[in-house]
Amino acid sequence: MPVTDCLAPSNTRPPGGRVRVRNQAALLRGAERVFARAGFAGATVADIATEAGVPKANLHYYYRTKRDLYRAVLTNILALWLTETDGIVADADPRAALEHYIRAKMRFSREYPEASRVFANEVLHGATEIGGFLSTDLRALVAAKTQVMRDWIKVGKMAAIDPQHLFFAIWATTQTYADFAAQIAAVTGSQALSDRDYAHATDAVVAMFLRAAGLTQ
Amino acid sequence: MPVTDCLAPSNTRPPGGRVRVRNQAALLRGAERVFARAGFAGATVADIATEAGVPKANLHYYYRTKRDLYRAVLTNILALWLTETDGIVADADPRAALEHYIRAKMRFSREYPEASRVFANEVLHGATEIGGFLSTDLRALVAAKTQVMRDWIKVGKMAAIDPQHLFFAIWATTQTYADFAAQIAAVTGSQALSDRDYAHATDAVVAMFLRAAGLTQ
DNA sequence: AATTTTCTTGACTATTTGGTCAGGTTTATT
DNA sequence: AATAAACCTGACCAAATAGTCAAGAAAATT
Repeated sequence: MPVTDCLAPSNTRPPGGRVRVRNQAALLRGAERVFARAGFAGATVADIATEAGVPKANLHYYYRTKRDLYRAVLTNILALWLTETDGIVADADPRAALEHYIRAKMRFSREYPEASRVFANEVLHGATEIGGFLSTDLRALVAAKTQVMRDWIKVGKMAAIDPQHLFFAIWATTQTYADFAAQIAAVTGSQALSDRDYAHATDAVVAMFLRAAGLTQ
Repeated sequence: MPVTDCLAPSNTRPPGGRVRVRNQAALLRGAERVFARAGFAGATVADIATEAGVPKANLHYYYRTKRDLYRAVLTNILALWLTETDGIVADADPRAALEHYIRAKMRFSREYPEASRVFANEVLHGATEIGGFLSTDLRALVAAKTQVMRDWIKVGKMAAIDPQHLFFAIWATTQTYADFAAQIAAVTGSQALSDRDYAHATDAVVAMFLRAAGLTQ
């Protein structure tokens, strides 16, 4: 609720048609790329328009302000960000559930690095646009899932690790492969991680956290 | 070497005196704060000057361009960033060495959150200024320390976890408490983490990674 | 005390940038 | 086909901003 109403014209019936859909998609795509590269302040609407292949004035036809466009980009990203916690429920197998979640998060970093960076940049600078989402939707989700884990711990299905901090660690670690790609590339001496590298990184991260949570036999 | 020569006038003998030292310190401090808050592009020299309590033109007297000032800030940060790996040497106790390192990194996030954010922002946007440092100094350091860990693993002192990815995970997790403070605050429902919270977070993170590395008995 | 060097700062400028707008074109609807 | 609605865009503008400069004040040096 606090997220989706960021979208451009939501209460008024979506005006017209095909063209709008196509252009908005192009703009969102271009904007995500430019915001990822330069941050909100560093991005220029001219750049975004060029990246999307439309004239600047046309951008302003669909999104009145740069901030409106930014919010629309964030809205799309938040939807992605939340995925794949469904497996974390009381009667699930902790090992499988956690592994599934971590792999999904790693896949997200691999497939949507720009989205990840836009999100990172937003939070890094105080989450001024998505603060509401974080403190309502995300907070509620985490409350529910950490409770599941606390129950797992209570019945000895999992090591006694603070579930909240486990989440923070998983988010941080999985996102680092997108957000800090420059650092990882520099340290590993490669230009960018290959599919093999990524698969290996994923296995390493999964192994670490499963062991951390006492879920390896 | 590729770092420290970013500092303003390094080969020419440091000109003059006391005033310079005092003003540069104030400017670096103010700049770090503003860059942390707004990123490079979002920061304005007027803001920085105000934050430092000097007229804008005076800022330009000490740092010809905004970029020069930014580089000077980064230089200071990199020095801090590297600390505390000394304990990771072949004949050390793996458990103590790793715990010491993680605690140091957590302390860094606690004591220098602005520095951490400036660094994060720089890497997030491609590490254009510090790329050289990352691919030489940091890379060399990591190469050495991961070799130590590989030896530990070989003699069974530590679980078989890819040491490089262990570093990435430790960096990501410890820094998240500074860089993603907004998210953590939102999820935990607090305005900011107290000393107690931080101590608890540190213990949780240490516990996770020691277990992940098979270093708990 | 004289002189040189370093420092200070208000006022100014060139450029960049977010956003507007009027008038035209295309697409949908009847 | 006629009408209406949605879409397009070159040209324009006001505000913000990095950086300059000249002339004077304070420190350091001799």
